[in-house]
Amino acid sequence: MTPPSVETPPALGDRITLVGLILEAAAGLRRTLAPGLEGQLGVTGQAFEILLRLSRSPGHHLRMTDLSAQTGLTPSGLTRAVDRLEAAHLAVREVCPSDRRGAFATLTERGNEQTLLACERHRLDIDATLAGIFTAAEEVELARLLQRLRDAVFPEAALISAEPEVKRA
Amino acid sequence: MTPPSVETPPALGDRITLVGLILEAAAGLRRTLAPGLEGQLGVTGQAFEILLRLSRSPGHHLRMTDLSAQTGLTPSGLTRAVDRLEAAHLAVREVCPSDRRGAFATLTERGNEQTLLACERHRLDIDATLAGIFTAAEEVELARLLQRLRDAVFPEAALISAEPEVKRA
DNA sequence: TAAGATTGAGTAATCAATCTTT
DNA sequence: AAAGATTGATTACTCAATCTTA
Repeated sequence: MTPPSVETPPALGDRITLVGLILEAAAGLRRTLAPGLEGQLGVTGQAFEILLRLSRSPGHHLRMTDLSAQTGLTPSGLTRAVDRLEAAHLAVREVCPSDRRGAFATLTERGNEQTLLACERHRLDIDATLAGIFTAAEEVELARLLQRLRDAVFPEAALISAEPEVKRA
Repeated sequence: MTPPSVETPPALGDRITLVGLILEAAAGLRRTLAPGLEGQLGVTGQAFEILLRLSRSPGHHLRMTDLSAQTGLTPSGLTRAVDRLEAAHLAVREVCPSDRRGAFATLTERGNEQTLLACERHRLDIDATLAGIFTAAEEVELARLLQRLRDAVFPEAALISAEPEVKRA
């Protein structure tokens, strides 16, 4: 009984569709960009996020708990992800001196170099992927809107882009 | 050796960040909306996408191959997903009469009812999640931009929203 | 011989239970 | 006790190999 609806011209009016578009755009980007990251790093796209957050943190390290919150992985998922990074000699664990229950994940020298290389490659891949899709103004607008959404549904992830490295006055 | 890198103040200007925002927004939405879907349907959020596509297709069925392309699952991943839907009595397989290599995944009566119920619940959850974030105009603009991106990086997914039910002249 | 779908083996996530330090 | 992190068992995916029909 759906009306003929030959095509809701802009295919909108439906928030289910809006959410669908976000999920599909994310899946498409993951699919498009994963090969570049994995070829460069030898690890999965998920691992790249961890490495990137470490490389942007002071001392190139973060508490397991914080990394877990920022990435959205469960503590157990993060434990295993860091296991793999250690096996690949991209990161190591260190005990937290002030609270010996805690552990830091710390980037190795090699891990940091690889991450920077992967970033350059990633940037090129993204440039190629986004070429011709948006005007500069549209890109800024898209980022502005997405940031509001992200801050609403996943605020823990914000730390990295909100305060890159500076916390001081 | 990393430079002080005080970084771009509005956290933008960087396409890596733009991609990150999309991935994080999608992860946040998945996390926020999954409980509602799973509570209603007893199946995962991924399964909901399959059910939704079937419910919007003529005859409530789709070829395995098409469903695989539209969802972005591999053929093998889709086989197992449909196995689970069959186990839950939400869908069944049918042989394709015109090409007996092929199989249709077909919604059961119950599967269609459950999907419609899940949609209503989903809509409410989405309304609650998005409340107060965007103006109506911003929502339209966001969808417009995302659609362009989705069409570029994952065009196979478009079928559902671009041509809901009509394919005939 | 290729297309469509499935199966076997392996990987990365989850939840629930556990161990250690506070 | 409670917080931080890990381990054991399970789930949902992937790739490569296979079976069936065109």
